[in-house]
Amino acid sequence: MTKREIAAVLEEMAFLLELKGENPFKVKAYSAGARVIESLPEEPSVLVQKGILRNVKGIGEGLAGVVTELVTAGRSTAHQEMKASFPAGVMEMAGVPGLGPKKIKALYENLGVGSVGELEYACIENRLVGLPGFGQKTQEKILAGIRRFKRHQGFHLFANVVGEADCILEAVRKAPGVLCADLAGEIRRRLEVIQRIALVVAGPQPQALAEALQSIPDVTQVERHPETHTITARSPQGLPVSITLSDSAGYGWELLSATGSVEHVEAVKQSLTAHRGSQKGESEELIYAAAGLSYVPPELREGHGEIAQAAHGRLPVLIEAGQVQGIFHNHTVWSDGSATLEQMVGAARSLGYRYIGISDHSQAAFYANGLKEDRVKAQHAEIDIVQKKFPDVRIFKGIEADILADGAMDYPDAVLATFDFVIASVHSRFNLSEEDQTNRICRALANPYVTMLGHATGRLLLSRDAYRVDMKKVLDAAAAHNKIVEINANPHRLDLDWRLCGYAKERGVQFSINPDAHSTEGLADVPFGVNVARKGGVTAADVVNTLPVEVVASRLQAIHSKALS
DNA sequence: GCCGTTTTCGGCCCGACTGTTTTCAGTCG
Repeated sequence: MTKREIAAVLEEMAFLLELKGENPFKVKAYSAGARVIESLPEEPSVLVQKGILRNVKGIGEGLAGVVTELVTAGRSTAHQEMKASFPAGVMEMAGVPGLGPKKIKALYENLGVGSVGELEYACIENRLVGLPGFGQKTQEKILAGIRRFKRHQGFHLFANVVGEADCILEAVRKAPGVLCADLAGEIRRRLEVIQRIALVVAGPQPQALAEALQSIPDVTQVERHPETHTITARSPQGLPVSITLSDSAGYGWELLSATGSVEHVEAVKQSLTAHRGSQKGESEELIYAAAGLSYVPPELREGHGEIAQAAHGRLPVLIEAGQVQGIFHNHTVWSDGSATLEQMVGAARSLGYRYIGISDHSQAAFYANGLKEDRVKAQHAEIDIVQKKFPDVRIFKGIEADILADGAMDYPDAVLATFDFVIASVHSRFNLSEEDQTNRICRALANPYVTMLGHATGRLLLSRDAYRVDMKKVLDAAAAHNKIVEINANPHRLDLDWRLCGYAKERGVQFSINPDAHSTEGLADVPFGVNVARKGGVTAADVVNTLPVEVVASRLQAIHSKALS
């Protein structure tokens, strides 16, 4: 079992213990243990083998026992027993926003509600209002939460799915008789949330392909559909998989068609008709050429005006992950990161980056151990020391400063002036009115010390909606004050949304693709941000962290001295 | 359940917000 899987089990155990009404500190110990395991530099199996699991802070006798059993047996008896004492549906209830363990416990014990479906029914029958601690508003809030839960059901984060999709592709390519095979659909278009895995393959006998799929661990329900030339299955995480069988001559169209989007494919069809072009073609390149279009990268195939651009040869040359030279927005153990400054800088260097911006949380972010003024100074001293050890990676001194409710920044100017760059982010008061929230952020952008805007809308994909904000006004303000807007590369955020990149670009806003890393592993999220940028039609010239270190340094210096003048 | 320049018991961790209250509990970040 990987550390991520083990952490998930411990988190589930913490939840089940809380449902049982266990000692809250025991619950905390399990939940803290989950975080500790997840941020380990090594796989727990290695520590178990060496017999040093107990040396890890936060892992005592009890947790070490559970983790050891998970590593050696792949399951934990304590976990299984806990799970068996509740209906299977209680875990999914935890996914409903506004529902925590206490409320779920009350619902289960008093109303016998043990699944989201039963809960919805109980709300509709008005049965929650009578419960102690519940009322009309709570019932309405839960019902709204259920609707959102259902809307998100069946959707998966791109980052959580791309691995198993690649595994399936690899297995398919190894099947006897395969000439070519590619991922298609939403994954190939690099959408931020994914519902299904689609592939196109040419060459193999259906039977051979079905056998190849069946050989992948945890792939289930492999079925052949001769009438549609497809094979369907369920991925290890339960996503529907659909594989289209094509002949070589028709491969280009099948791939284009299975990649979508529906709007894009329809527009290509119309272009083909207009140019009397054929849908036959071994490659997509041939099809686009026959339609009088330049080749459209899959990320752009969303029916957002890319056909008109392709018809006039005006498609943007999209940024590539390899063009990113350095990375801003990284956290360390100084606030809520799990790696030291030195570890983060070392990891950035081994990823080939030439510079790294360190931006821990500011003092208002107490929950994240934000830096008070004296700790800002102390961190700067440490940066100077670490910089000497890594002469080939430039470290920029930064901060992710909270935008306070009124739009003021979380430090006095004298402190802000000590940073090379300042990321302004909203971390609290999410439910201001749209007008207040917009004004708040615009005011922060007008602050001369602010360099860039962090995760502009605050959304967490599939779990928290963006706050109410007029993003066009925000982007106008960013343009007016010449501020950089972050494309947050964390797979849960991907914020700025790619749908807004075009508007920002038109106004001359520059982007920074930032990992928002809280660990050395988090640095590897940058490519997810590059996906967003590409979907938004962003070129390398639009992104400040494609600049060489000297240029980006003078860019930051320019913003800084403007503030001082 | 975990931890200890407080060493084997007695602490663990904050604030805003919301809805439910007659003084507070649950959720979220």
